[in-house]
Amino acid sequence: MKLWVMEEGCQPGDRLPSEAELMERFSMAKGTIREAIRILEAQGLVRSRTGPGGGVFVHRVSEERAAALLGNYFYFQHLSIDDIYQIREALEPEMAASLTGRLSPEQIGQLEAVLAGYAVPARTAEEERQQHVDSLRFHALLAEMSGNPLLRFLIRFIANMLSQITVQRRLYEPLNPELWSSGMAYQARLLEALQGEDPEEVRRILREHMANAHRLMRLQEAAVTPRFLPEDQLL
Amino acid sequence: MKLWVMEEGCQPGDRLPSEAELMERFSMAKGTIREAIRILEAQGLVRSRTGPGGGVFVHRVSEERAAALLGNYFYFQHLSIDDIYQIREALEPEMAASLTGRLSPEQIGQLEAVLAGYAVPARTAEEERQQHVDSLRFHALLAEMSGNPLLRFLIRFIANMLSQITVQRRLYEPLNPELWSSGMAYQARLLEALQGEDPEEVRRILREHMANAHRLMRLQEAAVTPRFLPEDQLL
DNA sequence: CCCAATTTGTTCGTATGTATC
DNA sequence: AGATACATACGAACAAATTGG
Repeated sequence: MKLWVMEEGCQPGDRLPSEAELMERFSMAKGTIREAIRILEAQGLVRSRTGPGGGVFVHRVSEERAAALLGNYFYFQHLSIDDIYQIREALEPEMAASLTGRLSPEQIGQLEAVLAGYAVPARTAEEERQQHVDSLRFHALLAEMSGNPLLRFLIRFIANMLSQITVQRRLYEPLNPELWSSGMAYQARLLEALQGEDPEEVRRILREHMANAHRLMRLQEAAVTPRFLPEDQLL
Repeated sequence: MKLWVMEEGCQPGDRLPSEAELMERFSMAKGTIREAIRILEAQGLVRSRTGPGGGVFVHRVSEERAAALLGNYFYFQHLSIDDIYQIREALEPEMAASLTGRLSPEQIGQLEAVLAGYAVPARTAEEERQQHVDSLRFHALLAEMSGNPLLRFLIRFIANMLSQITVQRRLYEPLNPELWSSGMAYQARLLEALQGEDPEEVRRILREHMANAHRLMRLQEAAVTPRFLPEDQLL
């Protein structure tokens, strides 16, 4: 079926033949056809709807699904904080530098809005957890503004993973307010520098920021085992 | 089913209940159960075998499958050579530097063996294509030696993608022997430096190497659209 | 608001293929 | 070589969801 769809040159939104037609075309029973459709659906390549005008439709794989499927792989690998931050330290400064002086006022506004969410020092562990997740959202948002789809995916994937880890393994305990606030200060300086014209300055700030966050996270926990999402959240 | 497996604390190799038992446990018909199994199988989380002693088994997602599933996502994104090399330039020097002075004699030998495969200048386009693929294998092999599973996966995934692209879009034409040989020279210097003790030297060599390869590839082609693998190769 | 048509979703019973003992 | 225990496939019927009249 996948081959047939590609030969046909189908685009996202195009409808595949109905189950009945597929049964004829491939000379197979309904159950078999449906299993094949499920396989494609699990990969995020098609979606199916019931009712008239319904059917199976070619679908561009969403970032969420791609991330979830890749997350399944790392569920079985043992990633340490060091592993993750080795990548962040390499990628994030590069991404930010490439955005220097290229952000629109609206984009700057969006970033400022996220920053404002954790301007006040956290008093409870719950607040601090939320602030850490927000601070990862800052990076995800920045990545979204990058023109590079590969870079964008990688940074958002890694940020999501860290976010899950932080919540599930309670890495936000014990409280460490002065270190988190220093992280926020980095992001504020970064936002300033992004509106300037010096990519090297941006790179340096983010490099320091990452090194700082790395040191902090390493103190909280060494080993890390992410969980994969249940099926309903994966849809 | 996924939830049940996790609650049960199943490990790779563990057997799930037979279809008949699953039908009972979830009060569903065979067809429905089988569709569910197909979904898990497509994600690479289980494998099923026929015959006595057969059944459905928990399986660690393989790197190949994870890469293929992620490749589906980028099939719909338009990645340029610039996009890919922005990542390579950030990641590869970092990876190599972290390996400085940590490679065993056997590992050095393996890398030398790959290098030897393209010691002679290519005379035909076919030879040059093969050399380029081999040179990407050098990077994949190096990544395999990294202790960081995330870094390893990313570099190998990107190398595979580039390899596919080079073959499918014939980026190895027209012939450019002097530039390819300079690439080989970089790798030889790199191998030397890796046995030393100076990570900065390693980093610098690889950074130059990437910049050089980037410039070359950009000349060959700007836009890039990878293909995803047919189902049988994905298994 | 309901009815009818269309399409996927689910069930049951049965038969076949395949690997192990 | 044959029995057994599995997954795999088929076919007919019914249920649920969605759309348009």
